[in-house]
Amino acid sequence: MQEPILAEQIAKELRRDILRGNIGPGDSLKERDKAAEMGVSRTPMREAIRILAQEGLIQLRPARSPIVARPDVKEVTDDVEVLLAIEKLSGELACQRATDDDIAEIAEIVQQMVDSFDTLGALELFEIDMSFHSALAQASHNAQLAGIHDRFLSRLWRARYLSAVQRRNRASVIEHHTAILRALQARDSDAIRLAIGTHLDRLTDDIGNVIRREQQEVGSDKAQGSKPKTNTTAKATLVDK
Amino acid sequence: MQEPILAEQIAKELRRDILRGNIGPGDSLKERDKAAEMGVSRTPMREAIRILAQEGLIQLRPARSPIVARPDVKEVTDDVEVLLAIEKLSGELACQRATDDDIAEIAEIVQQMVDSFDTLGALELFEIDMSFHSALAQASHNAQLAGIHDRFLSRLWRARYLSAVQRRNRASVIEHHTAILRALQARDSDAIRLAIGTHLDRLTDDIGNVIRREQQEVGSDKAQGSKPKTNTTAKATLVDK
DNA sequence: AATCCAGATATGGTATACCATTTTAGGAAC
DNA sequence: GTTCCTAAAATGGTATACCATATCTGGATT
Repeated sequence: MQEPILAEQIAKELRRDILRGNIGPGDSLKERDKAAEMGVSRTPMREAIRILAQEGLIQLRPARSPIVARPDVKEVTDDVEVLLAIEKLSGELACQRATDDDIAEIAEIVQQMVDSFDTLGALELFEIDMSFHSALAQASHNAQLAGIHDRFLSRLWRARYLSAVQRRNRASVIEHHTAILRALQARDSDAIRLAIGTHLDRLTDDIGNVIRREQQEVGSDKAQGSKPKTNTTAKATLVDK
Repeated sequence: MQEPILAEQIAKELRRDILRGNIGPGDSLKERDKAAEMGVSRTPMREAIRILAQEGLIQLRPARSPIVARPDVKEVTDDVEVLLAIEKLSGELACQRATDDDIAEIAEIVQQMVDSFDTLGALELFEIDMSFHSALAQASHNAQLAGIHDRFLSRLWRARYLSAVQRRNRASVIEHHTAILRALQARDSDAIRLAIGTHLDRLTDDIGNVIRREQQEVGSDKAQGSKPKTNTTAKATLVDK
């Protein structure tokens, strides 16, 4: 029972389901049902929902069931805008403060992506992509910054993932990462801001497209009139004990 | 019950107590006792504590009572570093997107501070200062950005307040605010970044001094050898002026 | 006298019970 | 057939009870 807090595990589980799309935007998360479904009581479930709400994945409504957030284009664009600024600052600070070990670790991640580029699937490659950006934020040696960076990164996880899966040329990601790494190795603040800028700027359009398409689908779904009910997920997820 | 959630009210109350120094860093917040003290049950108190923890005001410890956070110099410096970047981005975006009404509102706040500069106390002036910065973030028309800005602002509330109270020349605040406003009216991104930079840069030192002094006091307390039991500390957490 | 173990106590984590409000559905009135 | 009212069900918010573990206290043993 001394495992890291039940609410945390539940939040992790739910986060996974939401980001992977198992739950889907618009679905309601009735704490009673969800709790029963996962075999826990309402208290930790409630806490987990609050955690996810604060991460932006779930939307709380007064006197209503919380629902999985359906970020609109503007919201996601705004997120990217903030992420860009955060990451540029991270890069700049990393140029000043990163240890040799930090840089080595980041180089390692880049190399890892190069090596496994042809053998791994989109999901795995994407995980590596994420770890690259996290490592960069860590290298800023500003814990607050790294924290907020992680938050926005996870908020954009789904959109970025959907965007990455359908990307035509995945090779450019490696190019960009390499450029960022080079700038860091040279400890050139201006260069790293530039490299990060070009890396993320293109993302804005891609993500915009993905969200727009999703919105469109929802629209047609609604026109269809049939609510998919989506609750088909389910059953004993964790806590088998 | 239609009232804004009990946990929110409790969080607000506690936040006030912490920021005003009524509770003081290092004090433990036993959810049972605190709940009884405020006449509520543990559940919403627990939730309130989580909210404050996530804001950085309270530090959660595994299997231990949460305690009021005692931010060290680096932590606060890091916060300022992030706040600076966030606010610069806010200003830049505001230059692009602020409506005339937005600008008018900000101008109004500046004017308000000018008018009441001699009649209001440090606390009231500081409230106006805060609202100026919040309004600027709002004018960016990026809700995510405004949200995170508020979060860091509130995290720095206490340090900034302590710093502001003891400032020698409060007039410079008005100068800076006016400069920022001018840049916004001219919709000059570069100028506003510069103005915000000079406004906040000086803050770093001031806040650093405040924190350092506080740390020192703690140090001498400890050197005294007598563990204050943390309940007796309720009164002067500096700010006794 | 110092150490260590056992019981007691305190405290956070979890489960359950209760309550207030909102939503919903069914039926009566028009 | 439509509308409106009322009662029941659903659901989030709150309170309380229970449990496990960590801390503390005191006494027995060496």
